[in-house]
Amino acid sequence: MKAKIAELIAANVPDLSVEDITTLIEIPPKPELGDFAFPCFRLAKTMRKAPQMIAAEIAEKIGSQDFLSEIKVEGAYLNFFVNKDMFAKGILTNALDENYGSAEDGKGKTVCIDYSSPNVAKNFHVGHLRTTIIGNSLYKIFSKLGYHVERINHLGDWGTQFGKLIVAYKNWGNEDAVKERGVAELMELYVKFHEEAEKNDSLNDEARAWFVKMEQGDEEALKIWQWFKDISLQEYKGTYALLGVDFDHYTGESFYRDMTDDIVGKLTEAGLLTESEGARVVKLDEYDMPPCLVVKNDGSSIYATRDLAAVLYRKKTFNFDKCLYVTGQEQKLHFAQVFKVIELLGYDWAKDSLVHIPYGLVSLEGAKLSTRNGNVIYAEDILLEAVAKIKEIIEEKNPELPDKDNTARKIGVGAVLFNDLYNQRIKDVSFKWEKLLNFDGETGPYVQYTYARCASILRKQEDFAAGADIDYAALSEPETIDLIKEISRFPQVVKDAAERFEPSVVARYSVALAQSFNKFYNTVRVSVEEENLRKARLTLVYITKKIIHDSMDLLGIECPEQM
RNA sequence: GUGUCCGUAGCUCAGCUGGAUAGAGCAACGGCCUUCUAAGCCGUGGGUCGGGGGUUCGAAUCCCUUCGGGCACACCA
Repeated sequence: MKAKIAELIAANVPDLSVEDITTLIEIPPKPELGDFAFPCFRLAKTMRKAPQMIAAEIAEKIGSQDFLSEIKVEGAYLNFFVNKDMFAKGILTNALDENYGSAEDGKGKTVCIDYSSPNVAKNFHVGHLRTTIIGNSLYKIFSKLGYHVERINHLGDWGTQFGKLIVAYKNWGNEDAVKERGVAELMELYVKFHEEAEKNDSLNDEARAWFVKMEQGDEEALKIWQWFKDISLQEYKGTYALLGVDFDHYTGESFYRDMTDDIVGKLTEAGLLTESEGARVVKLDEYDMPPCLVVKNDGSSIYATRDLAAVLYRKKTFNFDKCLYVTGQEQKLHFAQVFKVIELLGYDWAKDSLVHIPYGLVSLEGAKLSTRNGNVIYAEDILLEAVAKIKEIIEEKNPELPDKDNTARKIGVGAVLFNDLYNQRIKDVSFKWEKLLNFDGETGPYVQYTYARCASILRKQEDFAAGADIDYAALSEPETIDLIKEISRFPQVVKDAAERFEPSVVARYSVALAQSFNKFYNTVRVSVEEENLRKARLTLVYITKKIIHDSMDLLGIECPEQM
């Protein structure tokens, strides 16, 4: 429909191509303004005429068209009213397609997404939740657009922190406590280390020495390290299962430990390394960045070394078109440095295929999250708390609901995910129980509730089969047209979300769609006597349900059929 | 100090590749369940888009400046 209008305008406007016009045409914000609008501002510039004049002229030239019921000039806009049946038919037949919203954009292309990546031996807290959820959603979005996605969990399982942990374990730990309490015990040992190291700085040297041993393949050190890692991973996998998140590769930092020599060799060969205070760095003054440290003064590697190695490994193994890094914004400089170094090694693809996807800091009731002073909330606790609260609400509102536990899980977990994905990634988040446990308005449960409503209507119409001949002309109320407009936006929404690496675009859309549907639901009755009308409205409900499902799925959220 | 991000209704935020009267939700108040799920819908109040300049026919949106806040700035990740 949009294309048809674009052609029509292009035929009467010599200065713009059909493609140009297609991008300019928009769906007006309010139903009374028309079904499609063409703003004449850009033309005004090239033609040096008032936009209102141009709009009037085009309207005059176009005249009457069978598929347009009216062309209206409003200010500098040309508003098109499409024949209602054609409008509905055009959009809804598209939307009935199984693959509505999918695209070929990414066909034959591979995207690597590096997300979640918790630090082994540390608890999985609210902060880690963000990268996990955002990364998972990006995976879904890119997959929908036809990309092949490699999901990589770049575990923080290598580095000096393990030296610290080994020292702490040897001094104050015991096997049984670790076995029994898992990560919580490791965490306490880590905290204990920092307390003691403040009094006795030599502990830090000891820790660094242990890490050097690890890098040199010391058996005892590696045995303890592997044990700690196994314990942590087991715990993380429980949280992932609850979240419905999965990975193709658990290749943490340790995976690249044998590749760091190679990267150092390459850098040396390229003449990029400079000696500085006993360490070796790549100077980046030219690019207004501080130097990137690659080899520490004790000869061991650092996270940048392993990230550099990982980039080359991934390029070689997956031949990605894009490699995304979902981490906190505080690591912005680090990734800028790493990407620049790769570029300086002569890999031109680094420039537009390596992308850091930062997100804002999570704080707790205004204070910074800190494992050291106990100002943390663990991811699993949040999820379970939300599920428990939902369970209460179900008992109160719908005690007869079948499969309550499973439904409560979908809604509770969904509420947490949705809450995290609803705002732009980059915004800092102040975690508040009160807000998280409110399920009215712009929330996951609201969208899910709308889905359940759709499901309920369809359940009561057993004879209905989507896709049959529909009398689209029957769909005419403003609320109905509004809903159809909202449905038509979905494919573009998915593309925008991918282009901006921004799941919130999809989350916002799902709420807008649900709002449109609820308005429709409250003004228009679906199960009416008249066959044609009922079928047409049921089709609309069917499509709405499907798109709500698909958009929630892009966020990694399940929709229960009843709630 | 340097860099970077953020600042829109009481609160949380959309809108930011310049365009129609700046929109939602929460909170407050008032309505709507003998017909498809009230976790819903409708209505009311609430705004110098942090301040000041500039570019433009047109600025919340772009540029400069200033204020407030977050984060980063090499041997942690």
